[in-house]
Amino acid sequence: MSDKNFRVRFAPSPTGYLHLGSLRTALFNYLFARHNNGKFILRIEDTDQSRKVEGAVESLINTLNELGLNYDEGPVAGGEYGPYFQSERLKLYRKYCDELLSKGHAYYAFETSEELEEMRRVQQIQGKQTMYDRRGRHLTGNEVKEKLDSGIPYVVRLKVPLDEEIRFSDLIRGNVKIETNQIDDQVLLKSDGYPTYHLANVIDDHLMDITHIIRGEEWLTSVPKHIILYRAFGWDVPQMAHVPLILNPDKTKLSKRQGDVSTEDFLNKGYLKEALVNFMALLGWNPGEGEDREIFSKEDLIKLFTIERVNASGAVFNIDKLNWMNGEYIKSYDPEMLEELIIPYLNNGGIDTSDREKTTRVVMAVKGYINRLDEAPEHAKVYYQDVSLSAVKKEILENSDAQKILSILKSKIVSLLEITTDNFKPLISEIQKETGIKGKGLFMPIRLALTGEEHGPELGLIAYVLGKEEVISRLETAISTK
RNA sequence: GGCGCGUUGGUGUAAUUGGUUAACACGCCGCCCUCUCAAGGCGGAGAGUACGGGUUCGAUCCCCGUACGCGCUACCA
Repeated sequence: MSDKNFRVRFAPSPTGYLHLGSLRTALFNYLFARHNNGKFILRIEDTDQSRKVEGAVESLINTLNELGLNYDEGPVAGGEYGPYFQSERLKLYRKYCDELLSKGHAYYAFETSEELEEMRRVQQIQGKQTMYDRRGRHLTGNEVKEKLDSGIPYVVRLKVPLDEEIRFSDLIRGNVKIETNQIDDQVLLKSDGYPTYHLANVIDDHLMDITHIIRGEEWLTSVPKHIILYRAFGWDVPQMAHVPLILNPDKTKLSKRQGDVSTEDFLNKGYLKEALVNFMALLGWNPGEGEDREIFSKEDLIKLFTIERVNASGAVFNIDKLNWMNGEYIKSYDPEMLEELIIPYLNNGGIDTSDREKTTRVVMAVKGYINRLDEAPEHAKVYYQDVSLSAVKKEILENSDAQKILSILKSKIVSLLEITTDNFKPLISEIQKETGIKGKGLFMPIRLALTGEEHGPELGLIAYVLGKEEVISRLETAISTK
C-alpha cells in the first residue's frame, strides 16, 4: 500500500457499449487505484458531437457498477473536481486555449475540411507524408484579425516546436522517443468550439490532479503532443502507462466482426462478473513467479496488482479459457446467489420456477454441467418436461428385465419417506443383488424411465431433484408403456 | 509510405541481478473413476524462446539488423 495520493481516471467516450478493451483499461485503473489506496475517477469524453449516443453514459455506468468497478468521483457520484463531462467544461478549454494562443504555442488556421483533404491527396500522390503543412503559421497578425473579424470559421492548432526529440518513459514500455518533425500541428479547438481529445485530455488530467494515465496503446504515439502541451502550460507530466491491445484469434485488434466485444453481451450470456474480471485481469497481466493460481477474487487482484507487471504485447482473447474459468466460478459459487442468477435464464428457456424448492435442487444438479448461465435451461429441461421416448428407447423399457427392475424400484421408493441425495443409489444396489442384473442393463432402464435421455447426471441426483412423487409417477408411466 | 510499439508450444502467461530437462493454465489426446455425459484424478503430445549477427566461459534474458504483426498517421476518441 502506498500513502501517496494517486489519482487515476477512466475516460471513455460514450459511443455505446463498453468494449472489452475498455473494460480492461478500466479494470487496470481500478486495481491500480485500490492497490495504492488512491482515487479512481470516471470522466466522460463527449467532445465529439457527431458520435453522441443516447443512453450510452447510463449504460456505461451501469456496467461498471455491475462489475463492481466503483469509481470515487464522476457522473452521479460527484466530486470536487467536476464537472466530469467534458461537454460541460467548454469554457475551461476555451480559456486555456486562449492562454496557448497568447503565449504563441498555438495559432489560428482557416482551412476548410475540403482544402485539407485536397492537401492530403496531393501529398499522397507525391509520395510525401500526409500532414498539415503548417501554412497557418505564416499568417500575419493582421491577416488573422481580418479573417476572424469577417467571421470565417477557424480552428486552433498546436504550434509544434520543430527539430526536437521528445523522450518519455512509459511504465509499461520503458523509454520512447519521437521526433517532433513527425508530429502534426494538431487541431486543439475545433470550428464548432469543442476541444479535441488532446487539448481536453491534457487540461482535465492536470486540473483533476491525475497522477497516472493508464490507457490503451493506441494513444502511445500521441503522447509527445500531450507533452508539448504540458510544457507550454508549465505543468508536470503525469506518469504514463499504455496497456496492450486485446486481439482477435488472428491477432488483429479485437473487433465486432469476429465475435462479441461488448461487455454487456458477455454478461447477458451468463458470464459471471467475477469470472469476467478475473479473466480480463489475466489478459496482459500476471502476478509473477511463485503464483500458480488462475482464480483470483477482486480482493486478491487488488492486493497483487502492480502496473509494472503488465505486459507490453497484445493478448489474444481466448474464449475457451474464459468458458473454463466461468465454469469454475459457477461450480464454486454461493448456491443461493447462483440460484438467483440462474432463475431468469431458466424462465427465459420456458421453465417455470415457481416451485422454489425444486428450483434449488435443479440448480444444484445443473451447475456442474454448465460453463455459462444461458446453458442452464437445456440441462434443466429433463426435470420439467414429460418423458418422451423414441421407439428404440421404448423397446429397452419393454424388456422384461427392465420392467422387473422398474417395478421393484417403485415398490422400494413407495416405502421411502422421501428421496435424499444419497438414499437412492443403495436401492439400486439392492435390486442388483436381488435380480443379478448389473451395469448398463440395470441403470439404463431407470435412466430412461426417469429422463428419457441416455446421458445426464448420476441417477441419485436425478431422483433427488425430481422428488418421490415425480419419480413414482415417471416409473408408473414407464411400466405402463408395456 | 512514414513513425511508434511488440514477437516464449495453438492460446494466456512464468522463468531470481544472463547459468533450469524452458514451468503453469486453457485447449487437444489417452488412461482411471463411472450406468451415461460432464466434473474430478493421473499421464502424454506440443516451443529450444521469430530469424540473423554480436557481447559473454555461458544468453529467453543485454546490443544491432532483418522479417512479421499491430498501432498511429482526422476539425474520432
